[in-house]
Amino acid sequence: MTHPKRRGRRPAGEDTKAALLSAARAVFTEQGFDGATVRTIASRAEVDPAMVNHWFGGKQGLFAAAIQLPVDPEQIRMTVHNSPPEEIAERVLRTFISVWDDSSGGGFAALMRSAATQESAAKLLREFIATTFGTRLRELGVDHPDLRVTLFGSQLSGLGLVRYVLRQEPLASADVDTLVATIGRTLQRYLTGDLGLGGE
Amino acid sequence: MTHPKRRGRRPAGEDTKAALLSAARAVFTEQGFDGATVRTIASRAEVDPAMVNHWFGGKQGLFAAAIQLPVDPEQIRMTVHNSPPEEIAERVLRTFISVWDDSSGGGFAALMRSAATQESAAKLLREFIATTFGTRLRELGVDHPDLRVTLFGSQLSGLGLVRYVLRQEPLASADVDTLVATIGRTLQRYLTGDLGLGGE
DNA sequence: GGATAAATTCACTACTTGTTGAAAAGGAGT
DNA sequence: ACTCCTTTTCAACAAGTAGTGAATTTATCC
Repeated sequence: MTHPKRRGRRPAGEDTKAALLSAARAVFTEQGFDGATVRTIASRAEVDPAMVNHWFGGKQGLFAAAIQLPVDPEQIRMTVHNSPPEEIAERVLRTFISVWDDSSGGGFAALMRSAATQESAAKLLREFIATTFGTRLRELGVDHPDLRVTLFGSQLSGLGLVRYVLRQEPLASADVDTLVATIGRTLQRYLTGDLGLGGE
Repeated sequence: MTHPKRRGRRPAGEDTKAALLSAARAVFTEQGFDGATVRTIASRAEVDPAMVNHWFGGKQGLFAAAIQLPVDPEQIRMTVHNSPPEEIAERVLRTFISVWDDSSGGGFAALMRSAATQESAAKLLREFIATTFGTRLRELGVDHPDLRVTLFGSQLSGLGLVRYVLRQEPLASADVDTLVATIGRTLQRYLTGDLGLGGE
């Protein structure tokens, strides 16, 4: 054993880029952006920290690559825009659940933990939701459109929090139909139902 | 001008301890425990970083002093236990709102941001909610008590998220009665209402 | 097989963090 | 006025951070 670790190009097949990505998803999910260190990620990927710079240009680039949202904003916008009013909630909820359930590495948790510190992602998300749903609701002519959007957002983000971040049972493993029956009904009321406010 | 800053004991009245506490609440709330740095807090308090050690024994001590929860768990437990079933949601919601609205420095945001990384606080909170509400619901003999508790938690934490962390209008400034009318109704349905699940 | 390019390691820089200890400054008590 | 003692500042440390660049090893192409 002359060297602690073999230098130079490794035999093909050991895809360090993929290993880094996988480790990054795990660590970012657990620790958030600031909490995660390049060294920790590299060590979990059994790879040199410098590889992060080599492959992704730095910590920020690795983060961007690791947390690529499995969401196509345009698709959601279309869903909201083209659904009949009374089905918007169910369709969006089903999309929400299938997207984040599939995102194997707990992408939502990562998003939450990073949004708390990064703030920029949260702002984008916020504005996206506000405009997408806001315009549609105004189009439909319901009362208190802005309040409805934030109510909708509160229940949806709360679901994400409990299901994906806290992983609290039985909600964490509840099947889609159960969620649609319970939370979907709430969401639909927030969008187009009777809010229960006296005036008007 | 012989010295950049005057050394030594300051004239009485400039309570640096209080200044530090106030700055600490603000910065911890905005950045969370890890994100906040002693230097930032000290600088906002216009005070030397070393004062944190002098007065609070370190960053951890300052945190403990700054974040004292304005919640009395026993009080909530009593509310849940002694309320007639159909009023639990409204009472808990009103308590929740008044407690966290009063907590001037955004205590909920600090709790969330720290809970995301610290995890121990989250676990405690989770178990507290699960047992308190779980036992009461089982006592009442409703179906799916555990699911109901998590649904309840999802809407309540979502409200906290949007109102206190993201501060999204108009929900962030909505008055108590509006919240009771909209979200309270949801919460009550989750606790004792019809969940909409086929079976039973 | 020899040249080239890619992949990896390592030593290093520059910076930030929390914390420490000594020195300085001024009030308080006698 | 003289001594304490508290408060404050400053400089520095040890540990940890991300990122850089040269050196080195290996695959791949001609």
